[in-house]
Order: sequence, then C-alpha cells, then structure tokens
Amino acid sequence: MGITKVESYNDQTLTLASIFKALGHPARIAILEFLAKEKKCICGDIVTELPLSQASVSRHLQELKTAGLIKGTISGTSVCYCINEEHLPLIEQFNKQLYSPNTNTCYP
Amino acid sequence: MGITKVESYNDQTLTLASIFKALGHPARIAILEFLAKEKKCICGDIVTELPLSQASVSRHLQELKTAGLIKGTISGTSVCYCINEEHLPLIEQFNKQLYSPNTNTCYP
DNA sequence: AATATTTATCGTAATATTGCGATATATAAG
DNA sequence: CTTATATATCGCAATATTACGATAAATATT
Repeated sequence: MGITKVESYNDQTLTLASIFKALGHPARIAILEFLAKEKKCICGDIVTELPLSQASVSRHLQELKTAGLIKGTISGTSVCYCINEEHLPLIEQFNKQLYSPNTNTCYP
Repeated sequence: MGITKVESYNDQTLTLASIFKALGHPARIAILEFLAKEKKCICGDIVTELPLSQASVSRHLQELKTAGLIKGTISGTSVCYCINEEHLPLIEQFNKQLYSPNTNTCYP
C-alpha cells in the first residue's frame, strides 16, 4: 500500500482520525448504541444482540477500547463495558468546526 | 474476509458508519479542516497543502463526496469544493446519544 | 488546431481490516 | 481438583483500503 505518513499530520488530526476509524463500522456503531441504551453490559450480551461470533465481538470491543471510546472493568469471569465519554468533546468540537458561519455555497 | 452483513444493521447505523469511515483517515480530516478554514478551494490547493499525490487527493475527495461530507462544483477546468453540512447533525445527534445523563461508571 | 491546465480514473502493489474456528487464559462453581 | 463460564488472542482466508504513476477527459489559452 502507499504508506500513510503519520508524521505528516498533527496529533489532533491523527487522534480524530483514529477515533472516527473506530466508529467506521456498523458493528461498532451498533455496539455503542446498545451501550448507550443499556448503560453497561458484558461481551456476551452483545454477542446475543449482534449477528457476530464471540471472537468478532471481542475484536470490535478491543478496537473501541483502543480508540478510547469504551472502557471495561473485569468482574469475575466477565468484563463490564461502558462508554468512555472522555474523547466525545473532541468529536463535538470537530463537528462544530465544519459548520460555516455564513452559509457558503461553492460557486467560485 | 468475513462478510459484513449489511442487512443486519438498520439504515441509520449504516449511514453513520459510512460517514465515520470517510472521516477515519488523517488525510481526509486534514482536507476537511483545510476546507473549514478556507471555505472553498480546488483540488490543486489541497495537493499543495498535503504530502500526497494529485491522484491520491482526488481519491480522498471522491470518498468525502460519496459520504456526503463535501460537494464540488465544476468551474472551467477546475472543481471548487466546499463542506456539505447536510449530514453534520447526524454526527451531532449520535455524539449526544453517547453521553450518559447520570455519570455511570461500569462497576457491576 | 495545438498546447496547457486541472481533475478523474485505471492498474498495480503493499498493507490493513474483517470474520470465524480453535485455542488460551482466568475466575467461579461443584 | 475438575468442570463450567466468559473473554481474549492466534492463525488463516477473503476482501478492502491506500498510494502512486500513467493516462484519459474536459475546458482554457495561444
């Protein structure tokens, strides 16, 4: 592949991209929506909810965790997952940034 | 690969995932930030700004366009791009959904 | 008409992602 | 100690993404 030169972009940009990348799969969106509804749950609950194997759900959970979007607490043999709100303001801020104050259409 | 069964997820989820997927690359974040700053620009401006070939920038622009995040207007030999705000509320809404009313930590 | 400018697309190679079965790991229960 | 339960990770195969040079296409300039 062409290499994505990480050093060419600033940290803010790289962080945002990795968060959005983690959000860029329907299974992971579904997991987050489920978590938002249930507040917290264990991996097995999601396996029941989604049309995916336990291995696949676990992988998606790890990706969400690595991106800092969820956090998990070990409790016996299971792991309790919940949403990590820490980085949500970043998304909010980026989204706001995209709105233009004066309605601009691109007619040059 | 394992197949992502598109029919297993609802439209809202699929739309969100595709938008976030388009945002999941530093080059595309950088393009959008540049566009937010400049309001509008042509492909060549971005080629100058980013460490990418013209072909690669063009591809990234197409992906952003397909996801509905930018729009382009042909003007002579060049194309003027600007941000398409249409789907931004979706992101906003999803982001809000992830916040919990009562600060929940996951201790089961 | 010939040349320049600008963007899109094709083809290809390198790499990343995704999914699953099998298996490892770790605690709980009997 | 043995078995059950829950999750993570390995290994593999299928597919997707990414980058770039080359080239096509379309308008502008001379």
